[in-house]
Amino acid sequence: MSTSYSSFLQPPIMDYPSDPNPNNLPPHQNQYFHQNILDPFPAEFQLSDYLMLDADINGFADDSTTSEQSMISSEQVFSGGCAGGDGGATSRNTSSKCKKGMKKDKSEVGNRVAFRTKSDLEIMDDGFKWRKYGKKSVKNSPNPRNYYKCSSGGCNVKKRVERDREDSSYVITTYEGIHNHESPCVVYYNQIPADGWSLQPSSSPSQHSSSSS
DNA sequence: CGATTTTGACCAGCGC
DNA sequence: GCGCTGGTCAAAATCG
Repeated sequence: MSTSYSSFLQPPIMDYPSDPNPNNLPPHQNQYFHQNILDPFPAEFQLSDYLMLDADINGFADDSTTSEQSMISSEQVFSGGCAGGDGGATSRNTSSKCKKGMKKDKSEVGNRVAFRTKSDLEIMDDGFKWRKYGKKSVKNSPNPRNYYKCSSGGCNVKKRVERDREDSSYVITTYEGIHNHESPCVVYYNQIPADGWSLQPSSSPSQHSSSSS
């Protein structure tokens, strides 16, 4: 299950401007997210590699990229057409041509961003709510790959999470697509009362993890 | 009871 | 053409 609002993500979000995410990018693609979120990550959550796979947002990738970009950077950027057309993603009888669609439509360019993160937790809370829809063992990797979709209605952003085959202490998270809605965290930010937000420390780091199962 | 996860099956793309 | 592989579906199980 996905609890979306990890306590350790909340404080920096309060520093967001009024429109911190004009393009509805995933938080990891959002410069404000980067500027404000990275530092507060707890020790167990060490962002080590940031892999930009979309030319549109290379700008701020430079200062946050550290190394090893080559690891996934050769991946094709695709999705969009089929993923978007999939819509509800539950209608198997519609558009059968696209239902398994991500491998197709490579001509459609979408956003794809991958991260390599040192973390004990496979799920890092990025402010969006995700619903797991698949799990698959992949070749050349002892660790299964998990597939998630944004659980917001009409939003077709997907993410894949898998442990690094080389070093299982690292988690590789790949985002595909652009959210067509604001992050719930941003919504919260906009609703913050003028006198501030009374933050409470996280009682347990494991709380924000939804699916370490 | 609704939402989410699990899990096996299905399907399409790709390489040989 | 065939088999392998990765991505997705959807029913059942589980959880809150």
